[in-house]
Amino acid sequence: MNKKQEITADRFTRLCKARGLKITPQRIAVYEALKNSKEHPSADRIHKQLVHTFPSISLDTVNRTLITFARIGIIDVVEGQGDPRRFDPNREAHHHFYCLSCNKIFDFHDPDPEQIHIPEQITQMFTITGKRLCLSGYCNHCRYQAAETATPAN
Amino acid sequence: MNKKQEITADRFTRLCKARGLKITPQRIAVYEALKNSKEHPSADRIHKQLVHTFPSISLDTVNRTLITFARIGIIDVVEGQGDPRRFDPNREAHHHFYCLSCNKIFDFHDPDPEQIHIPEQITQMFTITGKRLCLSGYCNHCRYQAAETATPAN
DNA sequence: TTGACAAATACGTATCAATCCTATTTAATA
DNA sequence: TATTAAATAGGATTGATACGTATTTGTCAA
Repeated sequence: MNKKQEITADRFTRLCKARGLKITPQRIAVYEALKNSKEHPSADRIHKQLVHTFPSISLDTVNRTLITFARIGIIDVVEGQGDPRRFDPNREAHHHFYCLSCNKIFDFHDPDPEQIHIPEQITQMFTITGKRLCLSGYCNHCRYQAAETATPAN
Repeated sequence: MNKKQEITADRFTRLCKARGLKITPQRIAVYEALKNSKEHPSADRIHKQLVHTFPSISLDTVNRTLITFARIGIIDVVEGQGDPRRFDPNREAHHHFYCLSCNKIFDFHDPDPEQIHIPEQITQMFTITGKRLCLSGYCNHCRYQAAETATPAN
């Protein structure tokens, strides 16, 4: 169903070294934690999780590491609406649905991102590294409550 | 080129009243400032701009007002990558290119959002209120620098 | 295997965004 | 014009992220 673009430990090592990054226990732990996560977590969430098995790891390191990984392209930063930065280990082309109520992000694959037409004006003017359909609204769990909550003012 | 879905002052008033919102000088100022902006600004940016002509307006009010407007659907929150929340007065269906270097957001219209196929599984499972193609990468101005900057580690 | 060094980490601190609290003001309405 | 609920200002708080720095640690070459 969700055959992710798995990056093996070996490939992880090679990708890091190719970019001059040292292989540290922290980096391995952060990458593994993200890879095994299904919820597009924030740095803080990953840190909270890792601290159980890696008590000395600092939030700063987790955050820096994730940003570094995103920069060298082994993970992605996902689009949000002003909430804490979140990450995605799945670099296979896919799309997102973002729930405005619970902030969960759901993946889907159809349509094929390759097939989506981008005007030449855009492809010429920009170097495009990410292409994704971003849907927003209310997930099945939230949509009924949302109707009630979307009431008064302020 | 960019024929926005203009909301007249009159329509603005009606939309607010329909949702039980009072028409205050602050709300008018915030809405006008956003409508005249071309840069998908943050609350802070709008506030900094308004303070010149409306010295007593508070950041809290600007922020609250923008969020309120988004909730009643007269403006949009735009997707970002962990940066401060930003807003878009243009509710006409359109797409975004996000520059990872300078964080500018560029609009484009092709392809027609109505024509993009979303799997039924998704349309059934969620109430979709926003649909947008999100491109990211480097804008014309940044892409050459980016190649140089994307160097070492950390 | 070890020594040297640049890179990475931990952690305290600083900064900035966003929200909350509450006294005061104000738009709407009758 | 008086009433009232809603909205505002502005200070305080919280939370996310980045920074500064002393220390530790991979890496690589001798």
